[in-house]
Amino acid sequence: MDEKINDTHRLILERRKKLNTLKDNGNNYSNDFKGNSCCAELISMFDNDKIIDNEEEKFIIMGRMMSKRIMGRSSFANIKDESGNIQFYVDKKKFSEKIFKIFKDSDIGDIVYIKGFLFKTKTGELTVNCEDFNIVTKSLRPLPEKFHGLSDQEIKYRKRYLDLICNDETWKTFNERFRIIKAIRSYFDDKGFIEVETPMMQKIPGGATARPFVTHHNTLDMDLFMRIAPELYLKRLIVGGFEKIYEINRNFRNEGVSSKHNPEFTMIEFYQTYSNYKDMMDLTESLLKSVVSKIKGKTIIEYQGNKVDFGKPFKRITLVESILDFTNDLDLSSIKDVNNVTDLCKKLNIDVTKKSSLGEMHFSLFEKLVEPNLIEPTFITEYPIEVSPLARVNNDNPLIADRFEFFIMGKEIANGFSELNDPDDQKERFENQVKLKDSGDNEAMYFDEDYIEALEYGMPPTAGEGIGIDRLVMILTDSPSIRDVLLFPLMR
RNA sequence: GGGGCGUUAGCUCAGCAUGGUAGAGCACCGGCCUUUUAAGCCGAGGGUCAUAGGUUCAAAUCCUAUACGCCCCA
Repeated sequence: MDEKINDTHRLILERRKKLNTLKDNGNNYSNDFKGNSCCAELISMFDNDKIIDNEEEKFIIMGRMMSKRIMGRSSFANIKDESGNIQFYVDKKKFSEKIFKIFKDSDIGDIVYIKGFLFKTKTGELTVNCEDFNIVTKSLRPLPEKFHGLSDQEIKYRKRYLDLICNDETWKTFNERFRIIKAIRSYFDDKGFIEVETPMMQKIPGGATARPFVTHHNTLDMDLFMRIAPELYLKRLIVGGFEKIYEINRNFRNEGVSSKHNPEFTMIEFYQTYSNYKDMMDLTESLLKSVVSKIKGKTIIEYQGNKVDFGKPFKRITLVESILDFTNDLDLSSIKDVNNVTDLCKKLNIDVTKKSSLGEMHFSLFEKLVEPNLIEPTFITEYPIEVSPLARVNNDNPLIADRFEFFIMGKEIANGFSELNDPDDQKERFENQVKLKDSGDNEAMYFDEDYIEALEYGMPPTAGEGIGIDRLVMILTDSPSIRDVLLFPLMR
């Protein structure tokens, strides 16, 4: 054999040899082992005198062996399952030679079967006194080192299964992610919302300003877009008679990757008839308070060293007011003056073309000056109409939309508004978007004729909202990067 | 797109400013060991130093480019 024997090879060959021995003894990836308990259940019996040291009570645990300490006659090892981790003890004298050989040959990382009764060691640790042992699935590759574990960020993202095996923190984060989503679902379910599904592949991408991914249907010979938002389909359902709906699913946006952006991300969008954007703010506040107290068991949480208080009423402030809070260069009257606002934009290196409207500049100023500083949960209202092409125009001020966005820790978490249900107005807004698209804005919206037609049949007054689940999970799990809350983030 | 940092054993990391032919701990293999828990002690093996060029008698180390990643900025 002139095959290069390096460390990896050697370690794997060693384990393959052991696998072959198992197979020779008839244990060929057996699928017949069954447990009768789990680590957490055993740990919960810590103070149960009827169980501890009772040799008649046999427990069978299946899980991954995470450590092993052999000391001649006695050995200790740890087994980990979904519920937790427990130590087990092996007394060589109590095992047959054959079973002890299997134990001795077992490697950290193997999926094992243990059977025995509970006792406490002299240090007081609850331990399974093992009377039977077997390897259920041989692990052929060595796990990352036990003490430092796996800390290489890249490998954590690329080989998430290793991260999950090695890092309890990772496990907790994802466990929490899915509990958060469940809590959101049950909030809406309890309020009588119906969960629906709408197309992920769309002929015309809509519902947001973003570049879509393009794909192709072969037999129909048709290009399709991965959706950037479900919004226009959900509102078609409102036209169709649904009154309270939500959808939790993936959206795809063809833009940069950063600690806040992944090309596919999860949003909940929900719509409620006979409501306006103010009702949506109330709903959002109630939803988040409910989710936070349910998941965290408290109202003040910490994100990257900053305290966020979900207990008190969420702040509500208009976009223009919020800008004035963060600059001394403008006041209540000068902020309405195009020249003054343009000057400040230039001073702040904000890209302004001659076509930039006052509203667009306000929006840019907001993003630059205010957004990163919105630490506490905050609703921003009164968005410029030109950056809100699907939102209803305000009754008193035709320049603003009945819309809000919601921020925590400088991150945009939600966006909601009274829905534009005037088909003629919507048509004009689409036409404006198409103009933008034609002039090179590749994030501008497409004209969706069928959607206009749907509105022409009459959509009841409705308010709707989208909440970015990933960013919310980041905040609730104290995760610095969106990648930390996606099981399999996109990696080049 | 711009800048900074990183890539060395299966894993976690030293070594690099001042170039001299590869180190530690864990893991693994052999031995000892009856309550350990980062078990311990003795011994052995394991590396194309991200990739490709360049400088040099000599490159993990200096230079250039590329790839991948992380962070910051636009």
